[in-house]
Amino acid sequence: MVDNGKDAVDARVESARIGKRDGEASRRLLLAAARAEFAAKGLMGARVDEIARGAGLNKQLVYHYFGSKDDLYVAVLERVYAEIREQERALSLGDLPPRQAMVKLIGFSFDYLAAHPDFIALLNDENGQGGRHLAASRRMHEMHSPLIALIRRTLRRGVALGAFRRGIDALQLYISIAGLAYFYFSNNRTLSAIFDRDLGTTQAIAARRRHVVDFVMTALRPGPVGVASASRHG
Amino acid sequence: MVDNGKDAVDARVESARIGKRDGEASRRLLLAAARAEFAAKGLMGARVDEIARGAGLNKQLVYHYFGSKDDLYVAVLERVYAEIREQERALSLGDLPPRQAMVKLIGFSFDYLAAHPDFIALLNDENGQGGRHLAASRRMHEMHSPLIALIRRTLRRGVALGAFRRGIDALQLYISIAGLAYFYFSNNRTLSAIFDRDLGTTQAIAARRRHVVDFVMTALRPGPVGVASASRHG
Amino acid sequence: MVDNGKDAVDARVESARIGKRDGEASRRLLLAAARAEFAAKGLMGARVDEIARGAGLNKQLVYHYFGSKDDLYVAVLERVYAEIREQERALSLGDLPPRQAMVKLIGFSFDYLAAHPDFIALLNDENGQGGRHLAASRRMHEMHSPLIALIRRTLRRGVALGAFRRGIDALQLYISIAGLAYFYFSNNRTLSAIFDRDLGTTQAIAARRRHVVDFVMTALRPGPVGVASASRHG
Amino acid sequence: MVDNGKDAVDARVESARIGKRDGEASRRLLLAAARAEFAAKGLMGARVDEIARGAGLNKQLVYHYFGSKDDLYVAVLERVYAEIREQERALSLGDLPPRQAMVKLIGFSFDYLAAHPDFIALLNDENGQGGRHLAASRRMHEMHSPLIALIRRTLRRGVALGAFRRGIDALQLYISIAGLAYFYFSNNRTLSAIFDRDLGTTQAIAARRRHVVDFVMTALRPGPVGVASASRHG
DNA sequence: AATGAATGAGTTTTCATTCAT
DNA sequence: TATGAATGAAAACTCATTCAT
Repeated sequence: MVDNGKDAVDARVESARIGKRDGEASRRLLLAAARAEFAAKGLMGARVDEIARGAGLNKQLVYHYFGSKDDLYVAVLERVYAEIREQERALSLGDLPPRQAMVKLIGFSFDYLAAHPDFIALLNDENGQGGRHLAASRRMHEMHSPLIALIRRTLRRGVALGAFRRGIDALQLYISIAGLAYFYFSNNRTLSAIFDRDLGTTQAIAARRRHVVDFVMTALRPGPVGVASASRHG
Repeated sequence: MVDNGKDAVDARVESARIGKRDGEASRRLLLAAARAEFAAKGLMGARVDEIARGAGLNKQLVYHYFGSKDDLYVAVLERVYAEIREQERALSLGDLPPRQAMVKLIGFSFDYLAAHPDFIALLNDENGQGGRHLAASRRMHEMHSPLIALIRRTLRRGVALGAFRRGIDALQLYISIAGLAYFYFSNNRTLSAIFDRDLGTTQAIAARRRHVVDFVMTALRPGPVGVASASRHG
Repeated sequence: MVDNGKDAVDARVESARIGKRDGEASRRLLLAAARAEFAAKGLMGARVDEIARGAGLNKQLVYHYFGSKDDLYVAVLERVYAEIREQERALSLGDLPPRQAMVKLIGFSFDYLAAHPDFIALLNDENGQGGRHLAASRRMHEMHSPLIALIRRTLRRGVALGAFRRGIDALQLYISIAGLAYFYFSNNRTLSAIFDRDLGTTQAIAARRRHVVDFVMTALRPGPVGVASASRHG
Repeated sequence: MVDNGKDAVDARVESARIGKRDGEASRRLLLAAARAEFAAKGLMGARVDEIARGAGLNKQLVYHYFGSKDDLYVAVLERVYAEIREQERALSLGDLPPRQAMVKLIGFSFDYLAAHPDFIALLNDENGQGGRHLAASRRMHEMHSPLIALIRRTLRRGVALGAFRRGIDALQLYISIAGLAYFYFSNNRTLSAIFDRDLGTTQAIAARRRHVVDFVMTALRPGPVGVASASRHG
């Protein structure tokens, strides 16, 4: 029930303005309502009735526009991935010096997750289902993020300038950057419960952000002598 | 449906051997079956019928012994947390030199998650529900892991010996170590789908393990010059 | 399963005639079937399945239209009270001489109960539950029978004419009139069993009716000398 | 849960005193608990588990001692009727002058119902089931209350003395006396709801008692001229 | 005499989906 | 395009009763 309001209202207002039945607006309304419902309750917990009500429309229209609850779920996942991809595209890290570019990327990843609990909730749910909807979705493969390429280039630039150490894999780094923020948010409730500390406050989140940026940047730093390989630790 | 076999069968065999009805054995059987079912399908997706069948018992005993599906779920969560706590206790990091201790801890965290997909699935599901079951469980607070204290001590020892840099918060470090492994496993399917690469193979997991150990150990390394604060990056 | 036939069939026939789906008709059918089932078996003994079958509809519509078994029960109670209130309104006792008016009222009360075993059964069941459904129903308070006022006026008129004795409370009288008939019908089975006599035959009922009218009218008669207070008896 | 305490405790204490397992005490405990449970929830609403718990005994003993839930219900009904019969026997109305005897009988009937809500609840429930348990119980027929004979004799004595009018049927009178009190108590909740007045207070009950005694005694009074037949009313 | 374990057969309720207009 | 009516299939949960000790 978070921030799908804007889209929904826009659609409705637009529909009213045109003064005729507007299928596209209904689609958007349903998609926004579905996103909120699926994020809040998961695929199994979500109720088609509730989605229709959230959109202010009839339940039958879900089937009219999307075919089934599952298909609607896939549509929501695709939408949500499309959004983050758009944002990532707008980062233009290529224009910045390597370390600055990296700090910006880490910050963006963290802030995006902080601002989009829906995204996390939907991903978690989908992973809980074995990722079968994403696997089925042809469009996901096409979407294959160009971010990895960007990270690879940035790493190379940094290594050349002596800003980063050698031997860091771009995909591993991406997963690490994401994981350091993602886990904090996705497991916020259980971590809070276990450690009896509220990790959801603004301060706690800000502290975590500092830690993550610091942690990654330190891990990328070139060492006094090379200490890159795990086999040497211990 | 993973590895609840041993306990379950033991209980049953024992029960048969004694030749009398054994409520405790039934409890264990149900708990094991529930764990597998909840991990595989989540709280909402799990079927009480299926749990009973998995335990080779009838459905009503779930209610007899646990009261409700929800209570059974809480029992499973408590069980699963108790198990990891036990293992953590057995680590005895205090006896090792700081860097060795840290490598051992990172390795253990990674390997435990690699070996217990059930644990991840259950946590994810519980977080999807807002952590309400754990929050309700009194026993969780008591279980408050002494691991943080251990990490704190290890960090101090390392700093004193010049092995680790200063200013690392033990809780943040714990979350980072966990997150670097957890995210890889919990989102394995969607990551595989997005990047069109199978991250579930033995090799991929081994590569990830190396990266994580290396990443953390490097991040802990004391720098040539102090670079601890995030504000200095860029 | 008594006499809900007419309404139900009418609704269904009408529905068929119009040739479209008629939610209102379905509601009526369910209400009629529920009334019969609840009267026959009580709230706890009634089966939602049976009600649906009795209405020729499927079970889920009970929930669609009424929300729950309990709510349906309340709807039936309200319906049944509304019916008797309507009939009472049509009595127009105000136009008759006091004694005639009273005889008519007694007769009506008796005959209504004789003709509506459902009503008695439903009331008994509701009282067995502590009257909680009626207490919860706001509409009951509003329905507060204007009959008491009518009885009060009739009593006054009778006293003024020397037809009735003084000091009779209208509410007490109403309860007495109702009780003399109600107990006979509500406990007909146990009374018959205890006294080994069939009190359900037409003759037995007619005899009871005569007794009741006679009994009440005699009790209202003005005495040769005032003998109104209980303390003087004996 | 009303006043079965004394019996229950007595039984238990007695059992302890003898210092051995006492089947008879268990029977009594179960019967008392069953009575409370059946009165509170009716046959269908009552739970065998609850009865056993109420008696502080194992559920299986219900079956051991009574065979089935239904049979236990019959046993409770018989017990309850036996109790009222005993009390009635102790009235010894034959020794009093007719009007005094009648007042005493009316008072007793009223007070007994006022003091035994369990009795009313059980009767109501049994009537709701069509009286099938009482009909099946042979012992009921034998118990056929000698009260009717007593009333008949009292009426005759009164008529002879000019204290009562002629033509009153003893059975009808008994039903009337019972009904005037019974209805007030059995329907207390719904009457209170409908008339928006609490008829359960001590004052309200006392007022009702006065009305009933007065009402019946007036109805029995010999008239100035005969007004016995209903056909003459109006 | 007494008990905990176990079960078969229901019961209410839910929900995605389709039908008729 | 839009909607209210209707349904099949399944879900959690209940409960009287029997079994084994």
